Amino acid sequence: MGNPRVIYWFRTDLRLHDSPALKAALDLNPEEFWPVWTWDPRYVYRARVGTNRWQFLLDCQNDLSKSITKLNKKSKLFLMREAPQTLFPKLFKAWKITHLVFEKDTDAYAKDRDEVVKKAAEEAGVEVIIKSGRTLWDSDELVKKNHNKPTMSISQVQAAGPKIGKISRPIPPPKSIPDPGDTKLDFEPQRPEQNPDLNSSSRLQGDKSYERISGPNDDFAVPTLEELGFARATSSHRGGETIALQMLDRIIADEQYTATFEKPNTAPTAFEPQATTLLSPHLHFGSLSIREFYWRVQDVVDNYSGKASHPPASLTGQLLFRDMYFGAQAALGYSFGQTLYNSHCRFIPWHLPSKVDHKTKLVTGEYHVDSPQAEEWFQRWKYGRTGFPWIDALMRQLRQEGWIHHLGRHAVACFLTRGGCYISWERGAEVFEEWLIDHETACNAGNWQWLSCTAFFAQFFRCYSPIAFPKKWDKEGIFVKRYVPELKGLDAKYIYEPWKAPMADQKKAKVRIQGDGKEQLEGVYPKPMFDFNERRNICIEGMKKAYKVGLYGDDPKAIDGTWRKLFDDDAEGPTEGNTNIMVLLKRTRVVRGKKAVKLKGATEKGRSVSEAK
DNA sequence: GAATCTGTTGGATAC
DNA sequence: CGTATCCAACAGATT
Repeated sequence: MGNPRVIYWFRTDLRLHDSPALKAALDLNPEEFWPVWTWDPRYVYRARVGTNRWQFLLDCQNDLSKSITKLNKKSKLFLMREAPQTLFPKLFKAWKITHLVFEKDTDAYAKDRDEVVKKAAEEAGVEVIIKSGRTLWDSDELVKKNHNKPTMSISQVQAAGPKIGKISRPIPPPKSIPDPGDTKLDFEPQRPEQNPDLNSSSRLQGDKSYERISGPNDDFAVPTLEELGFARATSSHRGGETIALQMLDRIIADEQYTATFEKPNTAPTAFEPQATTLLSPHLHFGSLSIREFYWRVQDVVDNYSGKASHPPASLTGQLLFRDMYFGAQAALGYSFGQTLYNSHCRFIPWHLPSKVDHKTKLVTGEYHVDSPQAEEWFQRWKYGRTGFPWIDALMRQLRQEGWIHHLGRHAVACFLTRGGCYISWERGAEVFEEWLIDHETACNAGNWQWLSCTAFFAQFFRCYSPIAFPKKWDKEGIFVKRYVPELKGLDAKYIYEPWKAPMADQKKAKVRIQGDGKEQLEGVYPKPMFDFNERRNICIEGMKKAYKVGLYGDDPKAIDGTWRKLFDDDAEGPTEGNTNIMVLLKRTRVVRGKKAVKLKGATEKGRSVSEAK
């Protein structure tokens, strides 16, 4: 075919280095070549995207656009402010397009969207070329090699991945980029429905990004946060391929760090510098290629003279987990992001469960407030006012920086779900979705299911203490004092349990430990919202019961509500009232707020039930 | 099919 | 201060 006129559609691959799809597009020898990003109302309104993640995305787009212009000063990244489903059919005509090329995306919504675009291309006689590149292995292929089952353990990935083949070496960036064709557009843009807008609370003003398809200055420029209606970003982490490659260089230069990295041994309390690579947001936006990361690390490991670490704890092991979650999502689709209708997620009668539209089988974005107490705990967790400084510091760091260490995520996730509040993991996942700059649905949903012991992981008796766990990493409480400054003057021995500080110490530290944390008051830090050990025991009993009942999210009983009949005992309650919660509370003796001691009765009963089975 | 081992990242206690 | 052991006990992989 002569004179190809090609649109390259950038999506989750905001880079020039190692892009198999971009290479395929340029290999067509296009006569005219438009590097395009299309705004997606799903992302703008129907996904929770906080201002820090927007900033990171805009950074990536600006950097990429500059890099394209460096290769061809007539070209840039053309930002089209219309939904791809309605835009492309018009673009195909207007620009007489012959080829559309993009990187494969196995997110549930992306699959639906791309099907619509592919069909439109077919009708317009446009050839579509799709290349896999977001993960180490194509997620659909990974599932196939895993006997057509979702990848639910790392060993499955380690077995299935190599069956596909070796991870390819990165492709060098292009040396030149063809001219773009005419960019004149003579059609009216279609503006999407703006309601509901899940991000309305973080907008200072309404979103203006759909007012004109080519942007306010008619130049297809990358929008500003202002155009999107958002306030300034608060995070110090910035996006873009240039930065990502510099960060990778710095990591690789430290051979010992690169070759001996073991995730479980990295400190979640380190913040200057951080203990891990901070490359996850770059992998999400594609400002760094996963194969670039993999091979740069692997080459160091292969040449390392000392004792190198191994997957899954090593640096490359982290990438395997990402492929595992992508494989699970590719197989399970939308249901992977929720409990109900999810065949691989255990049903636990958490508080604040999601509302579900049974016609579409999808969560609606709202949830049932089955317990005012749980709702209060959820709000205090979200805004870092639980009265547990370790939890509060992490949640405040998350909100401010858009990033917390993986083990920090474990701590707050365990606390919200199976090890404290007994609140649905979906509530926590939504907060992470909004605030994390490295949020991607597969990894976020997967990690929340892991931590809540509803999939991937099941040892619910291993519970993170908000007091003991941080002590292992930061005895002085330096991390807490950074993000919870009202505790700055407090003696280290009380830093994780400030409610134990005598009045004299509180005075000396110029902080009062009082109140319920519903609002933030000057010089005041709240009392803990519950006795942790007491809650821990209640939750573990609840988990034991729920495991014994053994429902999964796609069980008719889980869907139609008849599960309640199976939960009428003394475990942490069904979502409509804790029928016999007092029985359990009586069995937990609280010794002057110091620690809870489980009495014999509880243990013996638990055992007799399991033996009876 | 049963028994045993292993699983990226727990906590408390003893030495 | 590091390491071993128990706690009470899940599920997937391996034998």
